Amino acid sequence: MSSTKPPRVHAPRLAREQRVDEILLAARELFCEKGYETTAVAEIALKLGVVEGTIYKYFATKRELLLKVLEYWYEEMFGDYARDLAGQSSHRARLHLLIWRHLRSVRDFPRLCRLMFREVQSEHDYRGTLLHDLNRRYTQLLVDVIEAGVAGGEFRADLPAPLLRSLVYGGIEHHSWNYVCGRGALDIDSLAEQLTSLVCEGIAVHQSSQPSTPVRGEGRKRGASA
Amino acid sequence: MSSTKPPRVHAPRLAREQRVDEILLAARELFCEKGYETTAVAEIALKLGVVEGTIYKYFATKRELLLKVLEYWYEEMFGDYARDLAGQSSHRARLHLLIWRHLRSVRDFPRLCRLMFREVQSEHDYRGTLLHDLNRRYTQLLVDVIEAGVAGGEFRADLPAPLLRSLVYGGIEHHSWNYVCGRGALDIDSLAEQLTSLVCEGIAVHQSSQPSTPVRGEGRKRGASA
Amino acid sequence: MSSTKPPRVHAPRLAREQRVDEILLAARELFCEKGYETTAVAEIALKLGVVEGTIYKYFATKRELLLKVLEYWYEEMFGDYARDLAGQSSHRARLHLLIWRHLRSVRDFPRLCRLMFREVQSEHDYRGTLLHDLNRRYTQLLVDVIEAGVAGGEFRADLPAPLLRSLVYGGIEHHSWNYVCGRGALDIDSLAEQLTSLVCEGIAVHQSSQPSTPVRGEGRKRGASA
Amino acid sequence: MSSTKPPRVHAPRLAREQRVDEILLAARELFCEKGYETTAVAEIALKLGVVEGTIYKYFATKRELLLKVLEYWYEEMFGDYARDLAGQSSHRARLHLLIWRHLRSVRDFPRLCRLMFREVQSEHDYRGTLLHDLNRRYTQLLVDVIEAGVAGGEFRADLPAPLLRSLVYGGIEHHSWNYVCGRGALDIDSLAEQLTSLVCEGIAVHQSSQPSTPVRGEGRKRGASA
DNA sequence: CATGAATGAGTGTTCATTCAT
DNA sequence: AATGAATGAACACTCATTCAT
Repeated sequence: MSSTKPPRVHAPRLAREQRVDEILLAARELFCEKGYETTAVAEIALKLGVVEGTIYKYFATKRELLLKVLEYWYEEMFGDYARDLAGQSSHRARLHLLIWRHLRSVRDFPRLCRLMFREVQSEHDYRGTLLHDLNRRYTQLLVDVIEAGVAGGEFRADLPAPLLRSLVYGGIEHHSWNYVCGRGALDIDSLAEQLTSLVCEGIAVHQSSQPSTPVRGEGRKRGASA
Repeated sequence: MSSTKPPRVHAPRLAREQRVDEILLAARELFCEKGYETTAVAEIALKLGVVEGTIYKYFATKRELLLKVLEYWYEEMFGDYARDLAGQSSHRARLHLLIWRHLRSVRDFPRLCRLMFREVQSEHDYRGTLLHDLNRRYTQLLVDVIEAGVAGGEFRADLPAPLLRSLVYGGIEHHSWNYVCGRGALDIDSLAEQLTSLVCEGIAVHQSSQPSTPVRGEGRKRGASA
Repeated sequence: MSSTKPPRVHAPRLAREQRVDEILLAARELFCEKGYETTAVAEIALKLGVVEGTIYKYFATKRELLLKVLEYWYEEMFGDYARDLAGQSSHRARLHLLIWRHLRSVRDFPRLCRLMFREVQSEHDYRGTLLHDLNRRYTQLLVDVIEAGVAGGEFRADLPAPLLRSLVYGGIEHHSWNYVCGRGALDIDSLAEQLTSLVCEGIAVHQSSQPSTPVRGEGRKRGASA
Repeated sequence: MSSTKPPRVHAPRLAREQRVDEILLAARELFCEKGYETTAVAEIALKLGVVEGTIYKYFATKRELLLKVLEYWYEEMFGDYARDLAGQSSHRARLHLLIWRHLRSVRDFPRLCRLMFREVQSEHDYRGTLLHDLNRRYTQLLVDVIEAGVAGGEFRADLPAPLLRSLVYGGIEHHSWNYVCGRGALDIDSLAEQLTSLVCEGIAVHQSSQPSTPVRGEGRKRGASA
């Protein structure tokens, strides 16, 4: 009969920064497990033993939360690239390092990759984001290596660096998709080798080992284009 | 006061197949215009002058409808590949043709590509689909060409064909993403050239140091890429 | 153990028009009882034994529902004004009729008045509404009577009709506010008399019964204005 | 990564009264700019460089804050009415003064009027408020003038003073509504003249048929009314 | 005296899908 | 074969208010 108003139980008071980190972490996990759309803000709150409103104190919108989660991740990824790259003895080795490290990221956080590609990059509000910038700086590393390699005479001149970048990152993405979706494994060492080799040497048999290059002449004729 | 009741005009009864085609067409257009999630089944019905229930007579779920739309598209894409490939004089030319035709598909139906990638391939129910099968057969064409080229001595032995496939299709996907998302254009002729060259000759300067077909003049320019 | 999915129980199927009327009625009642903001769409649905979505089938938004409720009411109010006004023997009598009928509306649907004034007229989206138009046509009736009275020599020339209209409708509104808010009664017969008299004869003692008009001269001097 | 914690700067401790004034001022401004419902307590706090809790130290609820804001305003409005009224030479002049001063208030603080009418007077908790009392004393001024005018023989006997009060204040409210809602201007001098004249002389042509001060030339023109 | 983290209840709106007619 | 009324579950976001520090 006596209707006792349940006493307000507060979650432990945390410093702003701690809370923010907590939320980012919980959100990352849930977004990875269930995807962005399928994760309700309420779930994130529940996971923290907190109330929805609390999350909105720190992140204006669910999407902002997603963006921040990914920014967080990118910042982790940058790590000590500069030093590591400098330590390599050739541009090919540097390229190999970039490929290998990217594969490692994909292997370690496959769902984040998926989020990045599915939920973020395809939306119109992506451009101009801090995240967009981070992404560009990240993939720019590869472009830089290519250009240095060209300058150093290790790579052919006039390479279309942006296309190469797409080839590498897009190729990795495509090839890891099954893994990212939870099927199969990812042998990053062997893949990194193969990729580097493909990109550097190409698939064609070179003249040194075989005389004829009829292929190349043909290529110019433009298959079905024109 | 209360809005006048619209006269009950039954939509003409069409042969089942005709209806199905009608629906697929309308759905394709709307999905392309607005995306899958953002298109309501009601809208598709409206566009046909039909009622929601009618659509569910032919397609069990909205998702099935999406899948069928894409299957239709894939069947279109196969077209007369076999004959066209046979008409090429070298494996390099065949590779170039595949790349060029894929780029053409991307250019002509960017939204369908986007749907394929964003809405379908990443979902768990994709495996085992007819669509999945179609997609595999489609990309298998490239694998076949590679293997034939290897067998014919035109390409290096022991190439990791599946990885190559990912490189090509993933690379194209990645590079066209901006275009697919409505930003920029897509010069498919030049891209096809560059891609074929990159894949065949690689980026490294060859020991033989022969002038080695430089990747044609596009240098730093970027297609629609970010 | 056996989890039986509860069978979907549908509310009785009604013709579109009937449902619309039902909803308008229920909404009117609840808006009147509890006010617009305080009434949840869910409540209206509940009252009809229907689900929220059903209401949104017929009304795009809660606000549209409010507007329609009020339009409905205005259309009732217009009734057979034209004929009734024509039956009056003088313009003063017509004015009295308008005042009396308006008071009757206020008495019968005080909460609707309140809604009209509080929730609708003060919002920016009011202008250009059908409701706005209805309201103008309604109050225009008074302006017409005034002008006819002027033309017929019964009322003074050069009356500021719109101001008069405000005086009458605003005055009634103000005076009925307590009643509208649920306090006290509303003797519409006596009020109509008094109002008509005040508006027609004014408060000043007329010369016919008293010689001096010092008041009027004073008036011109402008109290504290200038 | 996580946003940098803002340095904890305590707002300077002010004397209680000073704080109260500050809050009232900020609240008034925001309520006027954005309306009551649309202004969040947090915004008021922000404007003061203070925290929400602080405001609740001085005002138990948001609504109490609104009420106090309006009380403040009423107290300003009273100003030196008594002296000014006494300075008028006739009751008609006094009436004119009251009307003019009220119009001036409306013109100068339209949003406060709107708040008063929309948010306060229509709520059930209004009765018995200090604000209610202030409002009554304010409008009572007019009743007093009327009664004095009757006693002095300047106005007709047996006037329904409260109805008259409604006529004047309600009429002004109604007529200024567009202005209050941000549309059009308000010519208070001319309006005051017209209103006084209408109230005093009425609209009817008097039997004596004396030239009877026509309501000054404004004819059909409308103030800011709809 | 001031902070500011946390609450918690609330709500309009959307949509794929079902099914009686 | 088609209709179209009805379902029902879901969800992002807001905000006045409380209270431990």
